[in-house]
Amino acid sequence: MVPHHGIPLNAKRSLAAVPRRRTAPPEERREQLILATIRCVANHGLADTTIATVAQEAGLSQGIINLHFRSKEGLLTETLRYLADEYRNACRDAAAAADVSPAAGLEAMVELDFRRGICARDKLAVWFAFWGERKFRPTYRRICADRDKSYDDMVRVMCRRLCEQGNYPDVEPDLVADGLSALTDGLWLDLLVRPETMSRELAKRITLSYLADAFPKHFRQPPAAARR
Amino acid sequence: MVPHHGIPLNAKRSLAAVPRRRTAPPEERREQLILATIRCVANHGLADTTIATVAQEAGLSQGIINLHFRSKEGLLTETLRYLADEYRNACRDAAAAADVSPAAGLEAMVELDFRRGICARDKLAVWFAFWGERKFRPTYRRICADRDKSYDDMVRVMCRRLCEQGNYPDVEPDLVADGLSALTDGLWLDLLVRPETMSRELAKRITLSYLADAFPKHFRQPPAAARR
DNA sequence: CACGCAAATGAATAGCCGTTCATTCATTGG
DNA sequence: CCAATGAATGAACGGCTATTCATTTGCGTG
Repeated sequence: MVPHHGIPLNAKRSLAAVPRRRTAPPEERREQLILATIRCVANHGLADTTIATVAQEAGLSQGIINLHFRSKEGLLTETLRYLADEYRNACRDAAAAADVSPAAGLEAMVELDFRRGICARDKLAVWFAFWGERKFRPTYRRICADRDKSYDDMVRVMCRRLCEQGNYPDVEPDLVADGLSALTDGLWLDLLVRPETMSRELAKRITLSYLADAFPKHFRQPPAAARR
Repeated sequence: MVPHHGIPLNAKRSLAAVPRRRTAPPEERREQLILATIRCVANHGLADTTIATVAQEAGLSQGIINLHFRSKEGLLTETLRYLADEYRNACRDAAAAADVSPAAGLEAMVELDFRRGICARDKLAVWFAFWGERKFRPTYRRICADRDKSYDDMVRVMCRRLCEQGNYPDVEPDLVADGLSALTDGLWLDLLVRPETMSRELAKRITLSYLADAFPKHFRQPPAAARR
């Protein structure tokens, strides 16, 4: 027989398989707390995210965070790492597409960056909250820099190979790659702070249009047809 | 005869004309404190910027901030407004260039965005610190939204006029404008967090290259010559 | 020179938040 | 059913920080 408690409405359910055990394996609790942290940061901002807030969001007690992470700082670090890992795993799939052709790889990267699960509003809020602090916390900086580097390296290689194989003597691949990376970041910001103006679909169109301008033989603008 | 005190090395000097008066007109003190805030946020991050930190950076006492601004929140808001105003004033000059031609206007906007005084590292740090919180503070949001809007409107008009006058039937001006705005934000982020990789000159080249791809008849890539 | 006013100070205060830890509770194996 | 284990709790504590305000300091005026 399974114990049965009242469950806060917003408690993450997919993880705690059966209704809710009062005691759970550490790995499960850790993820539960990380997800609660993401929601907290997304809803109240990093500045107003306290141990108490997160614990309440998770439907657990205050002490639990220091139990599973050593400190609040530890929780925040692990939350960032969680998102960075998720992104890098998704990147690996896109890298596979690049084996088919560089252009397919770039297109896969664009699809990835504006996929729902990756640029969900909650997650964007967390990314930017940490970006505001990354200059000052060596740990944040390392995690972010690693993610950036793996992205940049991939995109750079794809652009270079496309320049060679696709015969674009006048295109500077590194310039295009840097621009693509910056454009993506900027569109993420738009998605976060101006959701009424920017959508994932529009962001994707803008990015593909950028690539189409740079590599006209390999990217076609999606039909601009539907003017809304 | 002028009173003469020891002055902290990093104290802002240009404002307090003669060495330093112990008592100063409010307007002057306010700016002094705002500039100290910018340095603080840039050096320690928003999270570690306290009343004490700012006061010390300004070489003044704790109470002074509540005297001149009603609260810490007031100081931060005014700091953001200070930067937003500075940016908008600079925009006005660029708008003048647009009267000559839309292309000149766009070029002026690019020059502006990557001008030293505008995208100084300290100021970028402040922008991103506040962007991380703007979703949650109505006041920040309003200030940022106003700045964004005046920028977007200008760029959009320039792109539209260039499309018409320059005969670019296949270009969607709003798409280019949104992309330009996002690209600029993304490059700002690069300038802040990866100064060893991104420079103001490179950022300018990337942006102009974006415009050259979109409006080839009106922008020429700056000679890619110097490969470093 | 003295007076009055405004600017500036900084010690005191009150509230908040991260951390600790003694206690409670659920689960598992015997 | 009992003991043992360790997960979870939440009250208590201490440090930090924004704010207040009584006092001091400097400046202009009469």
